[in-house]
Amino acid sequence: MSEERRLAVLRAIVQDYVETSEPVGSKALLERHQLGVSAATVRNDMAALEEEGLIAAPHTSAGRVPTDAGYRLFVDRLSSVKPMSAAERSAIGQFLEGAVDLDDVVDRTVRLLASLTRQVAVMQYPSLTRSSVRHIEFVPMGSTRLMIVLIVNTGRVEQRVIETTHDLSTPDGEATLGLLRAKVNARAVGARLVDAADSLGSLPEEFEPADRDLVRAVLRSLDDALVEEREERVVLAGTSNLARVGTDFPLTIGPVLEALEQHVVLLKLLGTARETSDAVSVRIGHENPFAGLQSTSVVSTEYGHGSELVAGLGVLGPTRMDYPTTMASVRAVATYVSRILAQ
Amino acid sequence: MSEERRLAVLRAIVQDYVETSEPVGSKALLERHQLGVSAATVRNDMAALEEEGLIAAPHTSAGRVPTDAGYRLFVDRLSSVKPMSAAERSAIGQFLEGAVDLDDVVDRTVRLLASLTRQVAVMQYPSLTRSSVRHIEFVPMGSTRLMIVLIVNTGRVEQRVIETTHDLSTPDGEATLGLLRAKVNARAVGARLVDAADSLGSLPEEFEPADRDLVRAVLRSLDDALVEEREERVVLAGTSNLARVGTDFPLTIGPVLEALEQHVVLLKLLGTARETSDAVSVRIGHENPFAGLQSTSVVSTEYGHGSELVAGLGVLGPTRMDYPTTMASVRAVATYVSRILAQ
DNA sequence: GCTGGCACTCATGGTCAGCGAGTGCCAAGT
DNA sequence: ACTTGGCACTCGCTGACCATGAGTGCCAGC
Repeated sequence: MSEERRLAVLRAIVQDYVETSEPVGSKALLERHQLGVSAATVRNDMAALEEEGLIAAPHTSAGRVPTDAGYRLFVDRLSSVKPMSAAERSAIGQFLEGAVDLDDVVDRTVRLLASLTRQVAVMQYPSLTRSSVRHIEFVPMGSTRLMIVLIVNTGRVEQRVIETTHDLSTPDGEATLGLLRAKVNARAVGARLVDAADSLGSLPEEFEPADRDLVRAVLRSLDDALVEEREERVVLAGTSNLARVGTDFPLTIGPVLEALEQHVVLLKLLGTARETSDAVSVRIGHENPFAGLQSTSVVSTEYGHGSELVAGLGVLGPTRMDYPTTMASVRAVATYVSRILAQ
Repeated sequence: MSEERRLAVLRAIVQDYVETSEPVGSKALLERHQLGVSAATVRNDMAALEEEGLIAAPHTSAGRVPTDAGYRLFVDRLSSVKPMSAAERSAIGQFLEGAVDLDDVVDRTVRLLASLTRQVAVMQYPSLTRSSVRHIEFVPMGSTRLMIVLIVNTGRVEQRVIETTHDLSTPDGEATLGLLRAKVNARAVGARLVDAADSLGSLPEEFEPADRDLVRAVLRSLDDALVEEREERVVLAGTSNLARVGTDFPLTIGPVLEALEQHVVLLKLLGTARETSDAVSVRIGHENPFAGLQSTSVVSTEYGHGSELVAGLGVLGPTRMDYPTTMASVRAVATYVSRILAQ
């Protein structure tokens, strides 16, 4: 009973099951693959694979279905990422090129990924732990209100409005504001979001005592914005694809939709993905730490330009998934979106 | 056969069916409501109601189910918006008070609405047809790139980056930029988004011929941003509630999810809602112009501060829906979010 | 115009038998 | 030591059949 053939059988089972979504028996397997052995031999191999926990039978007289462990082995050793055709690649590139701003890039990317894989696509907004301050602007609104605008080098903008005790419409107020704008930008521009707040700490002391309250209030709000902007957002598309799999298979769709609504969960999914060393990470069924996602798999990767990897994106679908093509799509989209973001 | 009693029967049918989600027969009706007549009489009334197209029987020997027309009559004449308790109202208010910025307000509002109604909540971002320019800022990035930031009076921010032929880091460039900033703001601030572009049309002529190309490029991009920002966005929450109704009733969830992904469809839903005169608009089943939403109802209303109604929000659920309470929730949430937005 | 009664319809749920895909195992072949 | 053909067995699936009962429509009487 050669080890090699047993794995070939497993590969064949995975491929057939993914295609037909029905438990695959020894006979059906022989028809669709040239294994060069008889049905009885395949049955013996299957028994062994079942013993190892790689496949399982839904009931006594049915074919076999891969277990999570079976898929894992398949992904790790029995398949390679299926390369995409030149036409597909260029279609991806062209579609993403058309984006006009960051929101649009993200929006197009998830939609594209969802339609390529026909599954649920998830994309984290470019994470800003590594991103830096591009500019900070102060805009007076009426005499006692001030809008603070934070512009980040990824193109994102965050704004805050505060009430002030100073009247900023006086020449005096405008001068203070101009000074503040200059000093704040001189210190913060170029600094990473995480560091920017620290570098501004001693700023109030450089101002007249009378202005220090104002400066402190501004810094407090700016600090808030810096933290807020680091807060990570996530976007998704293709949820209707869940309905399609729902008809194929009794995957209970409710818990999955719930999980998808909890963006924290999604962020964790994409986040832990990045801890793995592989380019494209795959988490299968129970490897997934979240109840409700135990019969789904997540294929994800990181994207971003150059050495600064910024965030994660990926797709979520049933464990019965075409891993090679899905992985190829995820990888290709990540590559292209990284290129676009590098501008 | 009194008209009045027939309507009472219809009301009872709607109420029971909403509660039990099973076709309701004459006998069951008698048990749960004091109609003061016998089962046979109710049957006669039911036959009449069926004749009028207000109820229908799924099959010969089953109870009756309201038709879309039946729900319509119920909503129009047989029910009143159920007032919410003081506790509920204050909970709504408190939850929304906690929001830190516009995104957060919208986010909290949809989530709240979804959990109150246990249905899918939809909310349009504050529409900007009536909103105006608060400030326009130009930020040089390196020597040949310029970021244009548009700040709108609802707190939204839109940004664009353009390449320039001018070197803006020279004193000369900075002077031009300063002049441009002053002139653009002088003309555009306070103007409605729709009008702002027009008011800037003649601006290039006020500059040196050498600078006009730059000015024109900036205006083109700004124009783009003004249009872009008018483009309406929509946010939703509670999609997992669809799964719950899916188990109750063979509402095919797929087409609904698809419709929900097409934000244009949702915008139209909320948009046409505003054309009706009622405070809370209800569109039932086939009254809905979109395939895939023919077995769902949409309860929506407008929100916004004062006389300036800004946008729509609402919920989407199965036609078999508790209209009075849903309408109450939608109305209450709209009231509170309007109050919050008025700051 | 309401009511009780009655015959009729039909979806639902349970039982039962036949079918067939698929298995496990064994004895024989290479 | 594997592989193979054969064979008995398991068990889910399908369709037929039947009993049940909720619900209806209609009619004659009040």
